[in-house]
Amino acid sequence: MPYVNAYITADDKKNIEGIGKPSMPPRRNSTAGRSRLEDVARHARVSTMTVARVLREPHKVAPDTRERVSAALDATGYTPDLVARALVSKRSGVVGAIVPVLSNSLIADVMQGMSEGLARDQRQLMVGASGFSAANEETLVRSFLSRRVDALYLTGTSHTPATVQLLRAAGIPVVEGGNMTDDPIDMVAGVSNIDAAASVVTYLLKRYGPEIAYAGASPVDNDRVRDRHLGFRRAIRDAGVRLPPECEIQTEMAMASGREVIDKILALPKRPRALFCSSDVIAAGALLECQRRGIDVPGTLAIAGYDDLDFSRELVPALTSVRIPRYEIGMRAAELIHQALSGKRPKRPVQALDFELVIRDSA
Amino acid sequence: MPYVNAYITADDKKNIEGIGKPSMPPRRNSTAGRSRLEDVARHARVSTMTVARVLREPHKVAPDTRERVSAALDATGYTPDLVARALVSKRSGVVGAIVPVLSNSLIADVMQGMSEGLARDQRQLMVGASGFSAANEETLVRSFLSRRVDALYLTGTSHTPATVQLLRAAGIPVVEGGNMTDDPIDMVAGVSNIDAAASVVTYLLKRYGPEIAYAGASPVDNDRVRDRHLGFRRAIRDAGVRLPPECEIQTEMAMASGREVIDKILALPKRPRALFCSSDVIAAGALLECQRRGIDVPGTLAIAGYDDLDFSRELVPALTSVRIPRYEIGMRAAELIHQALSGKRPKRPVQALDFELVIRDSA
DNA sequence: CCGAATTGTGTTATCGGCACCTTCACAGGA
DNA sequence: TCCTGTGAAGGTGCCGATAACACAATTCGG
Repeated sequence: MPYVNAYITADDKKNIEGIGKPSMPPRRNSTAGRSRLEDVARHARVSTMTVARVLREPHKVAPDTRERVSAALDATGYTPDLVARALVSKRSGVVGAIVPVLSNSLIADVMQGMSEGLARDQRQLMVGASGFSAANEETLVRSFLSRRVDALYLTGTSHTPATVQLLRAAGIPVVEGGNMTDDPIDMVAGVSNIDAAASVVTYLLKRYGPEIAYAGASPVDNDRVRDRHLGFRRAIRDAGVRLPPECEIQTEMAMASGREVIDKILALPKRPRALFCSSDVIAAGALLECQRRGIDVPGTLAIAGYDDLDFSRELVPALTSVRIPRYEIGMRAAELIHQALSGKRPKRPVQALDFELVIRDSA
Repeated sequence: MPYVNAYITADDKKNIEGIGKPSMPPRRNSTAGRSRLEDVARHARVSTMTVARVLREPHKVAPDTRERVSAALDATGYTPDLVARALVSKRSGVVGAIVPVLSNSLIADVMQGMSEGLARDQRQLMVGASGFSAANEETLVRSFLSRRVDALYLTGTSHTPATVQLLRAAGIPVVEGGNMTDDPIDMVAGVSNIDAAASVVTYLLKRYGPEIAYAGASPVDNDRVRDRHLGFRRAIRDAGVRLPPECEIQTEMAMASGREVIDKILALPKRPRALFCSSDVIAAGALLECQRRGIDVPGTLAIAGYDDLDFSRELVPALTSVRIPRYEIGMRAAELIHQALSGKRPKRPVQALDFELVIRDSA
């Protein structure tokens, strides 16, 4: 043994510390066949550090050693333990995303984009569903922070004060997605729901006149829907139109709401010429209900939605809507996170993506 | 100092080991404001163990001490480090789910169910998108195993041999979801796509006769679609019908495929009376294309889909389909995982859920 | 041909919790 | 008075990996 260490060796220490202690069981081996760095090291007759280097910075290891270690890695079927790595390196490689529900086409597309964006840098996506509750969101934020996610994605821009405080204190990159705000927690990727909604409504007003109605889901803890409603109102106001409150219908975010919406519209004293819905889901429901009742769209009632879902262009008549770059929002969020974690604070941490008014046959 | 330890103390050890070593910097403090158990302990003037006890078994701590520790916990804003906990306890509390894509209504619903099911036991869901590639799936399995997930959910029942071997060796609970198989890796929650498809097709044959066609997405690395196709063929065979291969159309899984499908059907020498599609998405596309072309459904062509998506019942005519308990598949998967992780191997690790033939106006 | 720089590898101390064990104070029985 | 049991709190080592450093061997400049 040519190498002699001047310091006290591990064995010596064991003896010193082991005074009066019962001896350790030699090996626990609870996890079936899962080999550790040390097993590989023993197999290749090197230290654990050398194995770790082969895995993460192979150029720093001599070719023949590297060879031997690689063989040992194969032989033992080693799987690196990213939990341990995360503990010491303070980087988990996991990004959390908190969404209202996963079973929503818009959100699912955003998650798909994010998942792909994160995968490029070997990061994984952990998701939590808050069920449109800001309180649940807060709980999830706590949980994710405990899990030491490297960054967080939040849906929307309105959160409890405690959530905001937690995130500020945590000091990790945070992306709020799907909407715009002047005062982000950290970064934003989304479109202005107010502007987008206003643009449809302005179009409707110009083409069909001031007799217009709104149907939308509940805005509670949902700033996207709230802002679409605000956009509707802004466009109305800007056009100098005054509307009675019954022209603003609150309903469920479901296709089946179409019936209810059309019922209410037919019951209005002044029959609207046009209808703007906070989502294509509701708009499609209304359109199909009109079809069932033989109401001509857009002849009798023009209908426009929001979000340009897959089926919107296929409906007869095809639905007028606003295209939101759903997938891209997720991708941008991943990119912002990547930049932030790479040390470079993104130059433009507020990414306002473009929406597109898609005029089809229904309005 | 009343307390004297018979063993060599930490300080002594430092001195022994520290011979010739430069002294440590007193504190690193890289992570902003994140307090550790030790910080809380110092604040409350107790040991870390006492703090840990207050967190996990408070009854073992004297009330006044507990009080003091609680105050310290609040004051320091302590967040438990689940990464460290995972390392020592060998339980990460994370379950991985590998899906083809997130932006698919069926899958999104399953994930929603799973997410809710897991949340009940404080577990988190980590998702990965394989993009309908078994090779990517294998990569994701490796990655998730490295992250030490407690259990895994896989979409479908066909995987690479290496994937199966990895999972068997890992010894963690695995749920394959969304389809049925006789030979699961570990557990299954789903419906038999073969039986479900066969049931629709048998119905179509009975009602509309033997002139029938099939339109489906690519079955490559997608056993659900493959099995729906097999179900179609089984029903045909069982009815003693022989069909030319042109009656089986492969297309994209998108509404826009409707045009192509209808084109091909109209070009067939013997015009089919009924069409079965591997998904409501394709069926709806076909139905709407018929509407655009003025083809009567079901008068001229009856159309049935698979999976009973939200919009299917709203279409005019409403789409005949098979209802799959999407949300429940996810929930069941979570339950199976919960049972397996609680020590009790589930009695029925193969959960064959019921499908339901939903007959509406389109067929 | 010697000291300095470079390269390759080894050693140690954590990372933040928790399991396991020990110590201490004190109460109550012998 | 001594012993022992019990409840409350503290000490130690380790989970598996890595950063930081330490040292041996080799290369290289002058």
